[in-house]
Amino acid sequence: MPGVLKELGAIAIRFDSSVLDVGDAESLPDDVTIEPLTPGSRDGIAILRHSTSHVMAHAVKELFPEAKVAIGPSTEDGFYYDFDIEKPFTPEDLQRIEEKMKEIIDRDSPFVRKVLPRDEAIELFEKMGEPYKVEILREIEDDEVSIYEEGGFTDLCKGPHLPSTRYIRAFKLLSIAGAYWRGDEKRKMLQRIYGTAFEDRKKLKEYLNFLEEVKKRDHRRLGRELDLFSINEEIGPGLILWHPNGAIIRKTIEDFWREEHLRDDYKLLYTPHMAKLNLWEKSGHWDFYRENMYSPMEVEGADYEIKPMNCPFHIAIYKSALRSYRELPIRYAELGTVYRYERSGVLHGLFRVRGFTQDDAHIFCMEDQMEEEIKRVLDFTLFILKTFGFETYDIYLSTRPEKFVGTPDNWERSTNALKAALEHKGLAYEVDPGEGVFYGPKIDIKVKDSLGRPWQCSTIQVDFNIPERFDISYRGVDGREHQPIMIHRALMGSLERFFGILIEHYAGAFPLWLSPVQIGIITVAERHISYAEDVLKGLKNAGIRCEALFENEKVGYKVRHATVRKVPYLVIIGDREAESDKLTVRKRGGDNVGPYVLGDLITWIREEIESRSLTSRL
RNA sequence: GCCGGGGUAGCUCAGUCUGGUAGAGCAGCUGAUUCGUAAUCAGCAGGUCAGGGGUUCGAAUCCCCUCCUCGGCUCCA
Repeated sequence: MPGVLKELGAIAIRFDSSVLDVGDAESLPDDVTIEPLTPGSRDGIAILRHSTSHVMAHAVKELFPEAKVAIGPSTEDGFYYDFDIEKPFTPEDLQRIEEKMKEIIDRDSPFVRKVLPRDEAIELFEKMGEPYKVEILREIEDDEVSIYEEGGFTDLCKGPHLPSTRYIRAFKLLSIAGAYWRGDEKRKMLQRIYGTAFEDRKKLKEYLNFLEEVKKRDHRRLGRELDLFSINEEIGPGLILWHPNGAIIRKTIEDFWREEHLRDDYKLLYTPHMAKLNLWEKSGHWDFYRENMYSPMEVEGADYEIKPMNCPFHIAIYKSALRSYRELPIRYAELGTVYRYERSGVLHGLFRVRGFTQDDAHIFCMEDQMEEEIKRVLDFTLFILKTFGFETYDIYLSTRPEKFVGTPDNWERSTNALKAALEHKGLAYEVDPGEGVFYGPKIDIKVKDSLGRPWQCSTIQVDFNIPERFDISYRGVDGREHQPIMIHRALMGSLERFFGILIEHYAGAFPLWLSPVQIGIITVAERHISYAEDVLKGLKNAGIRCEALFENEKVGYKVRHATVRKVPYLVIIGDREAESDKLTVRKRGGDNVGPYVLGDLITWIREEIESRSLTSRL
């Protein structure tokens, strides 16, 4: 049997839903069905990468015998292995390790599985001087454990593994990083080496190209190149300066957002950036969220706090009048700027900042309105996301965590409402058990960008905590006081992060409606300026954002200037245009279209802008 | 916050190992050129070498501290 499997290119097998070594096929009865796993399959590639991590650990042990091995799993797109070593690895070490790995792969040593009693394994790894393995073993409850040996390198491992090292055909070590043992910041910092492996060279090359593409799209780099935003050391880390080009995009997003919220019967609010500390004590943030809040400032003897969230303000507006069931649902929305303390090491461009604007809303409704409201929010969210070009998502439903407020009954009813809304909309979702926030269950939507990367943006959360703490109510049909359900939601999450995602999604080449400069006008020679000025005036009067490139430079220079700024359309004006009174347009990407008369061009362009089209209409 | 890499002109980077008068390209300014789809030529200007302290006759360069930044860990909109 193993011979046949080998011919099929199997590196492991699946039998009865468990994944085993190819060698295990021999011990199985003849009449069972086994599925060969190739390195190209989902499980197969994980095995390939896991085995590669073993080979890397082997190489490290040969080069640095004093290094202690910790853990080395496969990951979403590669693998890593953690080592405890005095002197951290250098990039040169990485090269040496790669060389050594190639040597080990060429040795073609088989991966050999051995099963032994746990106590014996503990003794073995103690003798080998591997304290991390011993620590893991002491926590394993099974009486027997498996180890894998390959060319003299033994590792505690469940497996399965490749038949031999020679099966590793394409791998690369990528980076070095510090990582806490067991992810616990109170424990020792180990040295982690990241790498990846693929079934063949071509796939590896593709992945490395993908990494290059990711680098090219980095919003921090494009943010500078396209003059969208900056972060200034003197002003402070994690605080964003929106330059004119970024600000016009933000304004366009905000206008769209407000317009659609009004259409969907939200009421818009504005609230202050700070409030008395007492408010935050009452809301519970001072107890539960303090580590993300800044120190209070004193104003005439009272402590004030810059806001990390908008909810208490919205509550205050809700409470500013006696509410009737007739008013519900009340939907309050605000582009609310909040400030949260983030540890210095986690800040990252627009993705992780200390001051940001949430597209926040709070919906107050009766319990029997909840499901309908959630459906409505889901529709609204997907519409907004789609407008920006996000059409695929991962949706998660997070249920009750161990520590929670409210009653289990409340939790169940609202979790069911969230679930029912998702199912009614036919949206596929995954349940994240116990991942809800302490105050209520939630739906999270992660959008997939043009490179297939997921980003957490939208969140819809039921909140049992705040209505209780602020004792909000409405008068029901029965004339008595009832507590409304409060739903907290954000669609884009934060404008800063969402902007960063958009930059990377479009690689800086925004659709026309979002582009800071929509049309660049290029003159061939000085004598064309007066005609070009007429064209500019016409386009500007039609509300189109234009840039005049009339300076005394060659056309090629000006085309390049506009192209690197990713201007969607260029109108080039020379003798031909001036004489015919028509315009040709150079599209982003280089195609020429036209000739058009100015009036038509304005019509098409406005249509493309107003429909928020993601593709060119020309 | 932690581990490691880094900070030199607006931007990208050389110079640091081996201490001895701060350099290039792009961008900017000035002039020439009047030109048809990704860079015309020439000239000029531009720096407390992140900040502070120390070693030295002398520090961008060596040492210490602080800040910022990058890759991760932990955490997260």
